[in-house]
Amino acid sequence: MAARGAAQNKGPATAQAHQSHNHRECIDDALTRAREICAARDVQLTPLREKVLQIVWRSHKPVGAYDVLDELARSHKSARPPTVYRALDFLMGEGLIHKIESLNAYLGCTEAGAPHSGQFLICRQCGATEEIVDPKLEAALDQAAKRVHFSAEHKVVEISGLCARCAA
Amino acid sequence: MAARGAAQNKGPATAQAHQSHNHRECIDDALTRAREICAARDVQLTPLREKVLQIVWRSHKPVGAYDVLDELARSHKSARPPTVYRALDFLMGEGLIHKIESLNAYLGCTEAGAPHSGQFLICRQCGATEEIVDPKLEAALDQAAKRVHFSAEHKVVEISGLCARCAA
DNA sequence: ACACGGGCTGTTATCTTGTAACATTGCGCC
DNA sequence: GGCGCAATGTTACAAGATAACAGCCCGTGT
Repeated sequence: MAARGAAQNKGPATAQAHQSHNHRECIDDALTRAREICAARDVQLTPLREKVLQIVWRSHKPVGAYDVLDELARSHKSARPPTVYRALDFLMGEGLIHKIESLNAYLGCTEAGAPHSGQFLICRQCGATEEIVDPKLEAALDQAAKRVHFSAEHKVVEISGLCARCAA
Repeated sequence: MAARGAAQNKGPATAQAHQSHNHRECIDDALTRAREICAARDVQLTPLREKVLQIVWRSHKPVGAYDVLDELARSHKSARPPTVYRALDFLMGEGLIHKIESLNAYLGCTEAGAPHSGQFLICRQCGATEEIVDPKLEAALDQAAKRVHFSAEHKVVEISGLCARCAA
């Protein structure tokens, strides 16, 4: 794995995941949405938690907890691992971010609000990771579990390979 | 997580995963199959690697690398983390075991021989983990990737919840 | 016989990821 | 004012994984 503080993958830190886009808008939208959701649920999106959410949203690449920590520490000297993990746990609990299990890293959720497990396409080249919502895939997962009378609670679906840009 | 050396989940160490079965046969079958596969590919299933495979197969529960190490060390005093990880890497490379990403643990492959990513049902109660092969699910995954022109290489599918026995 | 080379294992040290446990702060409420 | 709770601070450590180099064994070519 990359050294602490270094980007996990090549490409600009402002990572333009799918195609060029105004990533500032992505972040703003995500933060606005998060504030709305937390207000509606009457849970506290504290400045610390919001800052962590912002850091996770810096790119469309999953970011490691210790990378978040390094970044957070720039503005928040008392930051320690538990600081970050608590914030990440909160954000996951509210469905605002996802953990990418195969990378031990975290990614902003593009479908925040509705509780869901998430399905991901992870480019091994550029690191960009896209969350997809595919009802057929969802149905196939449910069917597979049902077939053996397994009561599904959480589903991890992470497909790694090459994104359209990198394959070209 | 459980202390090193302790079982990750309750239940007997001889873990009878799905229903009661003669687990000795499972192990024997897996080892025999592994020997055949390695012989056919002209790669070396050394005593060390075979021992690690055997340990992973002790139950139908995913086993952590350090649990493997503890067990291995009983008969192999020089065992160290690299010893275990090298063996696990070899076994994964040959498709004889899988890594369960959401648990950072390893599980014997019941479909050894054909290269595949594996799809798993993980019981959070008893820990028993079943590998399933579901062509429809496989197709749904491929479709989902194809839809956005993503070139899939490795697929992680891990569904956690309650197995039929534990749900009852 | 012997040098070489590759594959496997030994060995030490370290890095990365994640938690336990207890202390402190701030704020609403009675 | 004191209580209780949620959030954060702080110290220490557990758990998972790898880097880097050393040594061994065995087959091959000369």
